[in-house]
Amino acid sequence: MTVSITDVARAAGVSASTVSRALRGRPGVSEEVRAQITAVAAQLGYIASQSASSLASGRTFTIGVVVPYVGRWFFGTVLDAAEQVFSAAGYDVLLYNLGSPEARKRFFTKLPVRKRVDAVLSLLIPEAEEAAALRSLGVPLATTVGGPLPGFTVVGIDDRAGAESAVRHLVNLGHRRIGMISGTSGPLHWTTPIDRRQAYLDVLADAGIEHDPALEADGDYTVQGGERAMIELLAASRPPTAVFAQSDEMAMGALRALRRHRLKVPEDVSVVGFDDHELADVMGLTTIAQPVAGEGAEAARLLLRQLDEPDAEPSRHVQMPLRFVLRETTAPPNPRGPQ
Amino acid sequence: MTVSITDVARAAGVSASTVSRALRGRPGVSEEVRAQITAVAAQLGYIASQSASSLASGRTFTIGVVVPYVGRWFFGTVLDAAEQVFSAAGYDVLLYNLGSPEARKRFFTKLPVRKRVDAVLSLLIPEAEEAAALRSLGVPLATTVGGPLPGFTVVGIDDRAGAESAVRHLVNLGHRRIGMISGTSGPLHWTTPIDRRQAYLDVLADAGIEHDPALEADGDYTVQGGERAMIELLAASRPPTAVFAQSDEMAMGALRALRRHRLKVPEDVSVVGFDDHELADVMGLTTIAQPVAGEGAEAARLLLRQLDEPDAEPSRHVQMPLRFVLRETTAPPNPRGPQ
DNA sequence: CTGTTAGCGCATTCAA
DNA sequence: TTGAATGCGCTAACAG
Repeated sequence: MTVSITDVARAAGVSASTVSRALRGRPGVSEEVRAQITAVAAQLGYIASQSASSLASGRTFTIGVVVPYVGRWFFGTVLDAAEQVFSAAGYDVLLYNLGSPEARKRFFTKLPVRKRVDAVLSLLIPEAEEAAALRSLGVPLATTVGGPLPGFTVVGIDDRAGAESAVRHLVNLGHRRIGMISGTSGPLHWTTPIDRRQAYLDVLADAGIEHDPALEADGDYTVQGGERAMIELLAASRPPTAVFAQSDEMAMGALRALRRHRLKVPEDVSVVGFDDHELADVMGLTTIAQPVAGEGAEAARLLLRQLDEPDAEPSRHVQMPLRFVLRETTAPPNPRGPQ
Repeated sequence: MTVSITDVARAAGVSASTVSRALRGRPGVSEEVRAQITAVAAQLGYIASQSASSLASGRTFTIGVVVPYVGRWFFGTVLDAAEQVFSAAGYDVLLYNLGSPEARKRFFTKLPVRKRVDAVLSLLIPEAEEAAALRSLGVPLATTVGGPLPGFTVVGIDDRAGAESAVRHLVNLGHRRIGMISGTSGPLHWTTPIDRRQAYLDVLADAGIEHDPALEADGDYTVQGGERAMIELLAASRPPTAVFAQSDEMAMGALRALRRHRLKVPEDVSVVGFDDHELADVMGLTTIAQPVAGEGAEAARLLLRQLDEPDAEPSRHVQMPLRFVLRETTAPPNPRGPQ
């Protein structure tokens, strides 16, 4: 019932190989024959079987995308952009959502992508063995998170520079007691929280401000965590007049905690985030914007390029530009407030 | 280099067919032989080629998921939950992100999922011809949006009841001038905005409140649209004292417009949304919670069941429960405010 | 430029 | 319970 390549060949009065060549735009077919075959194929509604094609050629025209949590804004946005690039180039996307430890383990032990994909885009930071497992696939690899990783093309941002401009903004406004809500370090290779924290320390030192450990709290990169962290900071003997949250989601949690404490933002406390979450604008959050969709699209493009030119050097590191976005959650410290 | 079924067969001293049967748990293999083969396969790191397997059997163990926009919270959350169910059952997910008209057209004309998937979960409402194209695939179909659709299993909510409880809440608080920010109707089959609007009209009528067309504005289901719509409502000769937004995202846009207009929520204007977006809690938004992840998981489960029992009736309609969530954006009308 | 010949790796008859 | 033969639908190498 389903029309195969031989059906098309018969209807067009040619051989199957000619149909194959014609439809895939390969050379060695006269234009008239190609046109005729194309017409017949369209009329018959012929679509090549992916399985048969990739079994015969080894190519799958499919990209595997590995994500820790699709529902989260950051990952959803990266995935969205990457998928558009892939599908525009004729590639399908196999999605693996590895939120739970079981799913993650299952994926890396069974490696269901084996022989199923031409390349892999990982939005999660692989542990050492996981990275090795991916490399064993023998296909181009890329990621949009974490630092340089052998065998991977990585598209990222300058976490250090971004965090610096955020904290410097607070310093320039006149703040001296500047708190930080950070994310847990997570996997070993995840340099982001470390880099952002280092920038915070550097700017403070540079401004001659002594670092107070009581002004740092862990927000776990979640809204709830950010809220908890802010509450913690407010409980300090001398609470901060400004806070740098390492992500917008934690910053939003902080805003909520402040509102519950009847503290005004930015009059009583300033808050600056990082990422430029889609809702940061609605909440008036001052932040460091990173081109999330751009990162996904760029990683996808680099992967496709490697597929086209297998000779080019396999891995590289691209840094995307950051942008400081001034909104309504930052202001000079309140002179009547607590110092 | 890559180990095939014959390699395993040779190493185990049996035939390829026996390996195939043993590894897939089919009957007709003695337990000792099966155990031995399993061990050898594991040791060799054998993974069956998906292409070869599905070419031979017709089964792909892959589900196609069609999404209008992965980056949006609602779809990302549904996808996340569905993927977990699928992958736990041993199915891979092929993702199609159909945000742009070109991508959508490309998908439905080329139907890349043909012969590639065992079932399709659509998170977008197909037009008539699109639905027909999907049905032509001859595989089980499901969706989590829109009303009943021939050939589809649909998992949804009672939009009418949800919207009613939202508007009734405002009426019970004493509001008489109640505005609504609605979404455009979109595809013909999309009954959601129509149902929610009808509920709004019904509750007003039931409360003896005359409907004022100037109190309705289109918010396009986006934050920006919600903001514009709220501004529009505020420009009315007699602006509303309360607003029902048909989605949380539009409600958030409305909150922003109100803040910019220096109007206090809920003192000056009450706002109630719909969905219970992950950030609704942070913003203190009163809303109607729908179990988004639950819908995705349930749809996935129903699809898998159809795969297991092809005899069961092909399509059905499931309604998931809604929940009214009272937060901080609604209160009785301000007696000193404009009536 | 086109057709013929072989597989790609596996699942599924049919025999044994 | 097992093995040998056959074909899934297509691509690639080789002829012509």
